[in-house]
Amino acid sequence: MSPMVEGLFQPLFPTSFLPLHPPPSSSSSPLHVPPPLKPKTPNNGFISRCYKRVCSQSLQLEAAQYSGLSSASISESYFPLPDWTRLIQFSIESKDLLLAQAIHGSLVKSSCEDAVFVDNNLVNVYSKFSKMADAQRVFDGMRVRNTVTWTTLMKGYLKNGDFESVFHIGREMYNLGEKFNEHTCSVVLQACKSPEDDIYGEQVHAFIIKNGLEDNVVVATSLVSMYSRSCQLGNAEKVFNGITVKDVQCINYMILEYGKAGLGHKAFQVFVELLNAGFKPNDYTFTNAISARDSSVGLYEGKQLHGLAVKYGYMGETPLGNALITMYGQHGMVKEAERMFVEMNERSLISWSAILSVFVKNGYAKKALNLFLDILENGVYVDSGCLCIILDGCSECNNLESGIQIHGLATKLGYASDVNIGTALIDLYAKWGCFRSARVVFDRLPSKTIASFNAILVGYLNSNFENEDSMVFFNNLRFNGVRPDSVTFSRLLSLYADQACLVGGKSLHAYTIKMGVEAESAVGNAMITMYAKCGSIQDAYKIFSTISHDCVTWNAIISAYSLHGEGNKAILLFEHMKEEGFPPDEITILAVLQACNYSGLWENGISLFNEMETKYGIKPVIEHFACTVDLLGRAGKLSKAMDFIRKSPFVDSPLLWRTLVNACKLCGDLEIGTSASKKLLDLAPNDASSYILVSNMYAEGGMMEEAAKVRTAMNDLKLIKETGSSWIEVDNEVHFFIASDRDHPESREIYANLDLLRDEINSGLIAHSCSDNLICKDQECCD
DNA sequence: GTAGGGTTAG
Repeated sequence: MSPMVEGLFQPLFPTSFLPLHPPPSSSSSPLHVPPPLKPKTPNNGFISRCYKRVCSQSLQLEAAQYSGLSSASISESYFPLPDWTRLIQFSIESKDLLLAQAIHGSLVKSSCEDAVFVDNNLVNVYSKFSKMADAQRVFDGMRVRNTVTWTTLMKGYLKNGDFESVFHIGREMYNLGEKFNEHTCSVVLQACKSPEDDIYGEQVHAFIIKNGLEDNVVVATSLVSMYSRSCQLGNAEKVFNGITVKDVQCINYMILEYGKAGLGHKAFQVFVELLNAGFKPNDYTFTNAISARDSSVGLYEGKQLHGLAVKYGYMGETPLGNALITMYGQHGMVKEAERMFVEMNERSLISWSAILSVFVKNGYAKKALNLFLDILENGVYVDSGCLCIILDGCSECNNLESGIQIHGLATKLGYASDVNIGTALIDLYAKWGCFRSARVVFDRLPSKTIASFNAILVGYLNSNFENEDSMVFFNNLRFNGVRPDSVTFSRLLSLYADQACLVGGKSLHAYTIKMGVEAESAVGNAMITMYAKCGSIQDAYKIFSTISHDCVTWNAIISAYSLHGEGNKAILLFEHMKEEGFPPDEITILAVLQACNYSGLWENGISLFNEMETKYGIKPVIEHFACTVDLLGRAGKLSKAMDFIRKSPFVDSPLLWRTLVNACKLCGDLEIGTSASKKLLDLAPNDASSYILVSNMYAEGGMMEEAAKVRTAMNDLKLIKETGSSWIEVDNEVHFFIASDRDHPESREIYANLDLLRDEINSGLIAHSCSDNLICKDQECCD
């Protein structure tokens, strides 16, 4: 018999009186002389109160059998063994720890001989109540243990998230030569949570095969789960396909894993096979299948599953409703998602979170915020997941103020060190210009994930002056064992691109190859832009030609050629893009417009702008208008540009007028320039850069008096323009500079070289060089 | 005899 659990029943059973092991049977042992079962009322002690509770509930039959026990017989005698088990089981079912403890106390007193079986039950009961110290104490005190004892204890640690203990016990069990069975295997497999545990998982799999357990559907399901967790879906599939007698639960599991892996079509296929094999899907089957989607399994399949779930009568199940809300939300069907939510019988916090998420992801972040306030006012408990969603909502609609309040709420609710909340906060602060706050949250996070690193990178991207730091930061990340993912690389590549840091970009390129992420679309697309912005259009094209293309890839390469002033190639690529069946989006159009602009192809630009809506169904936004104004302006069509602005829906936007003034400055047209300047300063009276622009326009046109007047007006308003800066990387060192900067020790040589370059450009010595004969062979520029 | 494989949001 196990020792007494410390801290319990001290008044009743002082531990000092308790033998570590049951005393040898004596003539007086009640085991040999069972007390007579005469109907008597139990006393009013603690045990009998528990006993009464048992009587009053599901164990009435057994209770009747013992209803005659006196208080003395309860405390000093015994229940026949099966009934101890029933009592312990009952305490688990009724979630009654006190009852379990009382039974334990009573067992200690009764000193049963058949200890293993009863003690296994005690280990189980304490494990189930997450009292692992007590479970371990019972375990430690057992003289004899069997496979069930070990497995039960492991299961307890597993349920309490202590996977290391599971492995530790497993090793000890193995070293002692204790037999593993199918239960043991299943428990160890469940403890394999990270890829580092693969070795244990594989050892157990080998054991399973050796002992012919692979056809056990429970063991096989655990294997499927283990392999899925360690990203070995192929192995999971193999195990699943090898199960000769499948059941619905293992099929549900495979559907779930396919869904998690983003293989919705396979999940759907398994679902169809299940129906064809004559299985009756349960509510889990539907929940899993509806949650499993990918690009090839769309709304149609989702609706079919929804219809079938109605037919099978599972619509009352909350998780299924939650899955449907999310499914409709992911297809942008917000009304349908709302209908699912409204029609639910019962809503869990997940249901609220799901509908909040639908709103946030479909552009209704403000609606989500209002709903969230309702949730709080109604006293619904919110968890960290729900707070994350609403923080994303704040980020989505640039509502920093609410975000700060929710930060406060999260702290108050004890989620200050929650990594997901922290990441959502970093994202919010970094995106909306509070880099310092983002950094504070980041630094205070006790454990960081790659997502938190990726979120803080956005902060670095948004604040140029921190760029130098970000490289140090990235090295810290690399050397602190955090594995960068494709998001990390795409953001870092953008960072190098913005800094025009080719050396850094190249080393990052090498690193992506080493990590095997170079072919991922986000990485490849960012790489194209990095090479283009760092001056190497050849490398940009090389990347383009080796990766698979999506719309973003095309946009990246078109922008790359546009940036390099190769408008004709950009237009040609645009044609290729359409030929390959990629419909352009608004970024594509903008990139091509810019390409036309930089290459002086204003007529192509205008016709593209005119057919944006009619031919491609894309409504022009302000950036398209601004680009077109620039296009006309740089082509010297200033009155056309002015006319264009006046007819546009953005006639009162300073951006368009500023663009026109700049064009007037370049062309030296002070007449239109003056009228455009007037409009600009009316619309943006507090913007220093507008005054500078207008003043420069006059100065360059020789109207020094007007230029001075504008400067004075600006000074009177006490407007200060932030100095623009740029930088160049030479030999791994970044040099910052501003206009007319003479601080650099070699500034004399730098300016001399600049003059030389200027002369060469003017004399046409630096000719246009075509970098790429592949796409450009028919173009005049390459002739 | 006692111990075994899930569900939805982020």
